[in-house]
Amino acid sequence: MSEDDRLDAAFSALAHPVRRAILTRLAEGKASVNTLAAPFEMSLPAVSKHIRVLENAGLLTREKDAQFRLCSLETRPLEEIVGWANRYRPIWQARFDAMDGLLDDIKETGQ
Amino acid sequence: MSEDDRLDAAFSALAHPVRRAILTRLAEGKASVNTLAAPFEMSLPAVSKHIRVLENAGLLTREKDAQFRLCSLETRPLEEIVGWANRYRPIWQARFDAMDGLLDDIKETGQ
DNA sequence: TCGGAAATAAACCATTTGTTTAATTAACCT
DNA sequence: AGGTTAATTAAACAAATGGTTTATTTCCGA
Repeated sequence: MSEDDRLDAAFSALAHPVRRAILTRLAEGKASVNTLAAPFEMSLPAVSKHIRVLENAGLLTREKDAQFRLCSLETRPLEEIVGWANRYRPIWQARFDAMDGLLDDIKETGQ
Repeated sequence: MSEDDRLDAAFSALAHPVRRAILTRLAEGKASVNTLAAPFEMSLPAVSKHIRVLENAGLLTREKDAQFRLCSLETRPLEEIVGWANRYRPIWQARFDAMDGLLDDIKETGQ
């Protein structure tokens, strides 16, 4: 799978509040599907599908433990996204610097 | 619009290779819709729609210049995404550190 | 003022996404 | 073995997405 494909998968997996909330929960540690589903008003199959989407994007792995499927957070795709976004950092930094310069001007001229 | 809504919009706008390519092009500077559309095999209206999606996500602004609409990159949503993803940095950092420790062990014990 | 280029709007179609309910598989526990 | 719990699969469906073609608007330039 190309980087482009991985970014597609990661970005679209993250483009849903329920899926982001699942990742937030997983930041605290492994959890079963039912545990992950509990906070939501959705049906279990719906959550199960969201989990599948996260898994396909590499943001989550599943481990079988008796009747449970323990889910773990995988951060690699997040690193990849940050890496991608950071290519634009010079631009937003430039803007910030410009604003900074403006503030300096205001200080110097007293308006 | 809540942070969650903004993240929804930004992540799903970025979940398409054509839209990411448009942003890449805009990193070089302002461009008209036709200029942005040129590299793609799609119809112009299709590209126009992608631009609209980016605009709605706040990743792009349009400025009227005679018969042209000049598009500019806006980085604020990218900063917000990086900010969001960095909440997970302790986790991937921990992993990295663990691996690093492992490498140290290998060095020390000579295997 | 007319012809042409830039861009959007409108109408439409195919595919994907997000959800539900119902059925199924698999493992535990007594 | 039988019953319960965990989870996935299947089937159905509405809404959103990504694309097309055609029509319309708006502005420049000869």
